[in-house]
Amino acid sequence: MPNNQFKKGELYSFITGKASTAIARRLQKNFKQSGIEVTIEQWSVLYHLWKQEGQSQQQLCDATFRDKPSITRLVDNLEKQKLVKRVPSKEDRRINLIYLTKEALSLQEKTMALANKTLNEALEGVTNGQIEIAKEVLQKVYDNLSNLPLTDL
Amino acid sequence: MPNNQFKKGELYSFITGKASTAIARRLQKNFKQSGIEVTIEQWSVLYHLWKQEGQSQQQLCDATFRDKPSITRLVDNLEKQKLVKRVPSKEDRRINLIYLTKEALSLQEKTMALANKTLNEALEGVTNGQIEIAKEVLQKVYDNLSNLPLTDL
DNA sequence: TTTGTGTAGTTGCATAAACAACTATATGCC
DNA sequence: GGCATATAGTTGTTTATGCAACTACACAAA
Repeated sequence: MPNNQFKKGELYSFITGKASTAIARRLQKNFKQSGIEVTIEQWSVLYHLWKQEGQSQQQLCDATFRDKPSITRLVDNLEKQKLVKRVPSKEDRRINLIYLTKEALSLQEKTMALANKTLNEALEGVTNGQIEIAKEVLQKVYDNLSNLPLTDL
Repeated sequence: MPNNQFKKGELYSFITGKASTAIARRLQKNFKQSGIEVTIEQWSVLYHLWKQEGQSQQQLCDATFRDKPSITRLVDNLEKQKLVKRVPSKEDRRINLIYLTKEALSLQEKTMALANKTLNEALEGVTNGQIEIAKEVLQKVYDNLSNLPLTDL
């Protein structure tokens, strides 16, 4: 349906996602200024573990929209920094359950505050209604592309 | 202004940009299926060169929202693949002007068609009005974060 | 029990990003 | 001219991504 009305020059920012890059960079900078030595990617994993600890790596793949090798290495690095621990599942020996350390738990409040601050900076002057529509569009885009057999590969 | 109405659980997709990631992956896949051995990042540089050849690396930095090392290495790889050539500027010997080879010129039509196809897949079921608003939001986010002295670094 | 198939996770390789430190050239001011 | 400063580009290091190939375990069917 939305075919010829979408001009090529404007297509580009959709594909490259410069807005989300800018948010990520700002959040990273805000972390650094607060002395928090965690990358945005690592934080995005912690974010899901704060919501629910003890998830498998596969669950983290689904939650963070990453493939298995990416999660393996993010968990590697988080383990090096003593922020998470791999605990083998007793029911299924293939599975690692990922648990947070005290250090990681203590990061939650501060980093979530910084994330909210960053988002507020980013969304200044944008109305609730616009945000809702933007979210719907992004979700629809994601769904459109995920339903085809791409992510199965 | 948009402060407490933005729920944390929804914040996440904004920051991680999974929609734009999905578009990029789909476009990459469409390239590959057509036998085009160019990464999305390389393509995004070519895209700006098709619009105007002979840009400096710094201009490509600004156009593609990347830092200088990133462009140096993307141009390195594009040169290896014989898609672009560095030509030292005669007026300012610090500057490399980047020109396209015949191979790169011949890629334009096919890859732009694939990019449009990919976008149409992504935006199926999204109305023009929604797209306009989403673009405005993303542009506003980008502007909000770029106006502060971050990209200067 | 064996065999096949699917799932969870890891490793290797290539590409790319962010950041810092560096070289070379240009430019403006004394 | 000579010096300070800014700009264009490169290189090194760390982290992350995508893809392919691999190991280990689970489960079901013969």
